[in-house]
Amino acid sequence: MAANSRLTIAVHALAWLALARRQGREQLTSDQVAASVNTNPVIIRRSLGDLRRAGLVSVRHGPGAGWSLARPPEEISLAEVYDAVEGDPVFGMHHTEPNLECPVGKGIRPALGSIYSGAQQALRRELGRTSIADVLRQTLQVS
Amino acid sequence: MAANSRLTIAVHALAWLALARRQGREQLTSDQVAASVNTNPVIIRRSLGDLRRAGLVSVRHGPGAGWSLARPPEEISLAEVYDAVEGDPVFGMHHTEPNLECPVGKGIRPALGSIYSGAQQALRRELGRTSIADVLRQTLQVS
DNA sequence: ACTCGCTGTAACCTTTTCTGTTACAGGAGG
DNA sequence: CCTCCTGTAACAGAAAAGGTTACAGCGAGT
Repeated sequence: MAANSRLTIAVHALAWLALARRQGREQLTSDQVAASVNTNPVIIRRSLGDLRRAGLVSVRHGPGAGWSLARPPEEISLAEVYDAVEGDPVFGMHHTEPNLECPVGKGIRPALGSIYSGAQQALRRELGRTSIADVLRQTLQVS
Repeated sequence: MAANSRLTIAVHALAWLALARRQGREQLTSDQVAASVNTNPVIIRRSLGDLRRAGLVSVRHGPGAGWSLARPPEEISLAEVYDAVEGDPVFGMHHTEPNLECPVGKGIRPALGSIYSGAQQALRRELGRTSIADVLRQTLQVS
């Protein structure tokens, strides 16, 4: 299980916030979100903290506090969520510097860099075609 | 450094094999490839082993043995290399099963599954636009 | 102004994965 | 048969992620 579940956690939390808002509950605490995702509240706070820094959710303190969407769910794309929670690029370079006396070792990193950048952009473009509202609709269709 | 360098290692090895072939050296040992990538020969054998199982390279045993491309470098796309060496999908699901009594927890996994599948296909499609010959050309342009 | 509930974050543990390394059995030309 | 290199198992070390506990800080309501 090398795979990254950060995007999954964040999208799940946002979809749950979107559904709660539709049901009239404007605020949700990290405990409530964690109960749906079935994980520790700190994991949710870390994830929602990334989303807050990206301007996708807002938070209220004090009693009756909690998290809410900063925008309508139709206007939050998965590409934005991806940017907010995903730090490292999909593909990495060599761990150790390649042999610079070899013509391949010398030039391959910039070459791969532009190729990987294009692939990453294609990934983001595809994610950008889906919004949190789309995810919620598909999620509720299943049941 | 969470990022995966497996694709980088494999593409580096293939580009080096392509250049060697152009220079008249048909076979390269894992030691020779490792010298350019600047890593351990076993890492190279593991990576080239994946590529052999995918039919992208062939190997000869005995003295004077080594690896060679099974096809012209123009006909090896990075999408095939990606499939050969990359096991896990880019995005993973929850580590623990979400709460199935919550409507979001119940339906989000199939919904995300189809979205992730589309994103993954977009990534492969973009990688499919580049061949090993393209990588080699761009690599040699740099120097 | 105080209190209480929840956020925000640091610190730490465990598990997993990856690279790197050593060691050795096996296959195939010469 | 002999030699060279492949193929793979086994293991160590490092890095990262999820999970857990603990606690300081903020702010609305009393």
